[in-house]
Amino acid sequence: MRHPEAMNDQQPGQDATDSLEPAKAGVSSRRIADYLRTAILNGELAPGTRLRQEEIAERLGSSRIPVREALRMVEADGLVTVKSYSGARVAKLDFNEFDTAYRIRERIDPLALTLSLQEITDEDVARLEALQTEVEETTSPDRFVALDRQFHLATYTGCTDKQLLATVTRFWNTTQHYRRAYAQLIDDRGRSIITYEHRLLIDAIHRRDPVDAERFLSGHIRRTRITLAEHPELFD
Amino acid sequence: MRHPEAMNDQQPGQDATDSLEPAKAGVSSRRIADYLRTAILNGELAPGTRLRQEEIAERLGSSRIPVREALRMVEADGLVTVKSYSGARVAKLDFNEFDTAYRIRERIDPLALTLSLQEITDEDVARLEALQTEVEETTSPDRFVALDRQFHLATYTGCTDKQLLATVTRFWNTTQHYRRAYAQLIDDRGRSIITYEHRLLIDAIHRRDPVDAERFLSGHIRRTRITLAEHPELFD
DNA sequence: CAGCTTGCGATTGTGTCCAATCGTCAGTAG
DNA sequence: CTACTGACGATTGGACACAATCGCAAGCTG
Repeated sequence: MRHPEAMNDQQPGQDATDSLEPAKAGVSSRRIADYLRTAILNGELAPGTRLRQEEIAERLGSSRIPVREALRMVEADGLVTVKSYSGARVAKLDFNEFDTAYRIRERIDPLALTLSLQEITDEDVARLEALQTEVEETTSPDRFVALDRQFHLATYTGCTDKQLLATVTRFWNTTQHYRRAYAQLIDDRGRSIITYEHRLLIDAIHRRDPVDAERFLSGHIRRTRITLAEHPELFD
Repeated sequence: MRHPEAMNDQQPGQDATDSLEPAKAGVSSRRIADYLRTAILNGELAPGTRLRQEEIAERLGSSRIPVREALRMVEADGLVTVKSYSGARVAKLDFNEFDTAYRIRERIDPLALTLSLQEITDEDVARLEALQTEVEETTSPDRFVALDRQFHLATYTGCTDKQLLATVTRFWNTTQHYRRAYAQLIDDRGRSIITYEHRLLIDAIHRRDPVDAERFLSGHIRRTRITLAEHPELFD
């Protein structure tokens, strides 16, 4: 399997070693951008948190210049918003933005999956099943979120298009906060629905059936959106 | 009508005054990014062109720092690629990337249109018809490309979601080069097909019919992709 | 002559200093 | 007491100087 852990928009050249820590090598601005992305996705930096350039620079042992470039990159990812002379803050999606992000995912994730089916190997499918077993067994909400994410991104292993993967990942990222919050309050019934849908999805992938795969996936994402929308307390 | 000319990812606050020139106000890095985007989309900077920081800085009367931030932003737009210690170049899409970009557009442009229909006014529709008349009347390929782009983006006037518009615009941008090249060799038959499809689209928008609007639009984009793919000479 | 090595020039990456701008909080007038 | 105003501090934006890295070409070696 290729890159199940492509959480960040890694540039070609460096592998996403399986760690949750940002890469240690390469140019500062990219390392800093990775650090920020990881911290935001992990929830260490909550939405709305102010990001002061000097503080980040000091913490990572560099000067403000690479930090500023990193902030521009992460801004383009939609994870922070930068206002002139006012500073950067961790981005916060309101309900409408959340809703639209999910509707976008309902359309492009299935495309990535269809393209992935053309290249996916039996080993990839076996890895998917193993991941899904882990998803089902874990009891930790944080670990569930991470594994669920790994599982879905792993279904796109066979998709080779950088732009599409970057776009798919982008909307996974901007909505990550809400999945994390939801995982804290999901019940057994919700878990079993997810399990059922994932198993259907794996089966369609195993059969290399793009129609079923797309149908199951878009339905899965749609139901997730609807379920999340039923919890208004997640949106301030 | 709101922002028919939203070619670049304008940040909130500054209006996209109808000019083709980048904005003159605001922070340097954004102005420079706008300049680069506009120059690339106009074809003044051909794919593969090397972008040296100092040259850009000198031309725009600033130092390299804001240029570097601008390059990071435009890199995130997919319009340039930056390699460490090696420099930035205007991005070039190969055939597969072109194909995928269009398939993405076939899925998300209709979504933007459907969301737009909920807010679009009769004045907006009238503006669309006027634009389409201009499209039909022009004989200049360059002007045709610009007007066709304006027309389509104008159909998304009612879509208020920034992320979606930014994503839609992104793929318009990365594929702009091929539309420009194709416009040079399009024939009357091609033009009349486009006219017909645009008129159908306007009618569906006028009726606020999301099903027809999406069907016509995705078909229009799909046929454009297929037509472009029939000209391998466009891809090196 | 081919292939490798090395050194130089060009270009990018980073650190430091100064200028521009924004938010806030006193202070004052109404 | 409220609303406005102005000045100050904090923070970001920009310019310059220097270090790090890469690509290429000249030169050496077999």
